[in-house]
Amino acid sequence: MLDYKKIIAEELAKITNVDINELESYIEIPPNTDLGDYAFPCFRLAKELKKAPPMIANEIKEQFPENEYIEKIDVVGGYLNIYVNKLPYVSDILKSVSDNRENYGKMTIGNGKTIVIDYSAPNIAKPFHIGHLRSTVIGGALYKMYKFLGYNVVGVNHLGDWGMGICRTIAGYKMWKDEYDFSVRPIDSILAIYVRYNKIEKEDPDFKKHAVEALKLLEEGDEETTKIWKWIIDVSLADYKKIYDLIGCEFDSYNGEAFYNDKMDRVVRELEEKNLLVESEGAKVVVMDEDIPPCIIITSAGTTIYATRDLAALLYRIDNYNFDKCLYLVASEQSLHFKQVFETLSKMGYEKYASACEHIPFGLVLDEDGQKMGSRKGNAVTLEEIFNESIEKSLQIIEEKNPTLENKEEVAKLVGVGAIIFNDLANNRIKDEIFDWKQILNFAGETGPYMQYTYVRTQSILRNAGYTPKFAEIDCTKLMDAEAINVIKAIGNFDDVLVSATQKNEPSLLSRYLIDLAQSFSRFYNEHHILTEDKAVQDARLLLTDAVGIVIKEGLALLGIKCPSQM
RNA sequence: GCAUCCGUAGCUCAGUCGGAUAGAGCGCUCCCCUCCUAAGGGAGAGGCCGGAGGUUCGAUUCCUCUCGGGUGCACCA
Repeated sequence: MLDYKKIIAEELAKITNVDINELESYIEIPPNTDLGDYAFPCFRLAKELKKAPPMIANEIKEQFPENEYIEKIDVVGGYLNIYVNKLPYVSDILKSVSDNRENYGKMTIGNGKTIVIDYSAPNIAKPFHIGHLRSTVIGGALYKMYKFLGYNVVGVNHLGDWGMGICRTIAGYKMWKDEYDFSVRPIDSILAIYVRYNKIEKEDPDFKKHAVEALKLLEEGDEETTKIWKWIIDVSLADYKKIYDLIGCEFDSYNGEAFYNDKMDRVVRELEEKNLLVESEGAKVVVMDEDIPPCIIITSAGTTIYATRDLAALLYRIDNYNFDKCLYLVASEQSLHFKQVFETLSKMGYEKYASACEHIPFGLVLDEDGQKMGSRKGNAVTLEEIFNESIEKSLQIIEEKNPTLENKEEVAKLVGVGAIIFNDLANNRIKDEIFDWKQILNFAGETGPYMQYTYVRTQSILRNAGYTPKFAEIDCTKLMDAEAINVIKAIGNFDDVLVSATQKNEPSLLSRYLIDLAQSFSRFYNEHHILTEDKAVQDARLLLTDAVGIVIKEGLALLGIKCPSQM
């Protein structure tokens, strides 16, 4: 692929005798297209060359040789505005796109590297609720993106499958199993038992003993208890799987908390060998360098804890995956915890791995009143309820605004699920997100429903007009990156689209459609909140966005279609 | 109190490792339905980029301080 910055920098280097990489880093993209495609600010060279910036600009312009890729150069103030000849670039990309199809844009920067992404991690036997939405959606998006960039990605669902939570359900099941029907939707009965147990325990703290007993039995390996435990996990996972399919995310490992039960000793042993464990207030802790609370490894009651388990998981991942990067998609509330864990890992002698670990925090999901979702009664709390409600509401809107649409149900599912995912990704990651149905299901502007609907609508119009759209059919279950795939696929048939548009004289519709797609693509890859740390990934996404934007813009220009908004 | 994150249009957010008049979408105001689904198109109002210093030719961007908000601060995960 042509790299205009490099081409320009090469010429500039010949003229100015300044380092080519330095020059390339100075080149920027002007705020609007009237000022050219690339700009070179001469202010930076003013000091070295001891000349006024506009003078330098003029001198460079005069000495700039003819170049097949550069159309013209203007001098505005201290800026050198460069207009490139885009046709070679566009045809270069179009060819590459049509050769590679849905693989267009795939990168190799991750080849030979392994990244572990720890995301979703619901607590078994508790409802899969709104609190897990962000981890699942953002983690799922990262999973796909890293895969696209050539990484060996290991998606880990660190299930909360151990401890008091699940034992409350086990205890309740033992007591009341005859009162429930587990034949139709066992998960509903399991959840009902969990809720019932908690309600009683809240009023009668003494009731906790049943769960404690269950945990004891489970730890001792009691056959019956273990059997119930396994069954609850299976049933819960089957239920979660539905949500994962809907969102379109996948996992390579479901090793949860229980998996590390027999791997905690090693953590304690290694820490003791390295003289890192210190006795403090009855607990065994690792002292931190900075003035922050120590990392607790063994509680004063003698039990292991969250941090111990995360360290066990890290050691396991080091041994088995030898990762180059390990991401944790966990709410920002836990920043301190991860700081402590990573520092402890580093002190244990795994500095290389510790620095490869990254906590990717995100804000809470709040309801319209700014309260934590689900804290008030009457709110939909489980993810299944939320998605169903979204699909239902979408269907209502379609029913009301466009009752004649074919396959309403299918479109409603597409729109409803996409709306939730888009809303989540579009929100600033670190900030709390307001879960506002009006905003989520808005059918105008930069919203999920608009993108999805435009796509469906365009297809049906083209079909009615006698044109069989060659855009590959969208996979409803993979909405996570539907936007990106849409663009890639649409461009894969760019020639056809343009020909059709000209013949049918439907340029405005097509242009809107393509621009919508370009925007959503760019939006998707610009979800930079996710990827600020990784320079290589940033570069890759910029390159992709740039390329797609230019192709579409130039393609439209060739057709004489005005581009209504900037891309 | 300490730590950390966040303050850009009424709302939700962009702003390319400091650069040319700070950009979108929603909402709002006005105009446009014989014609591509009005789920549309066009035009417009709306900003001392929380505040004060500093570095720089140049700061929304970097540094210091300050004000306002979120979160965390050991034996729950």
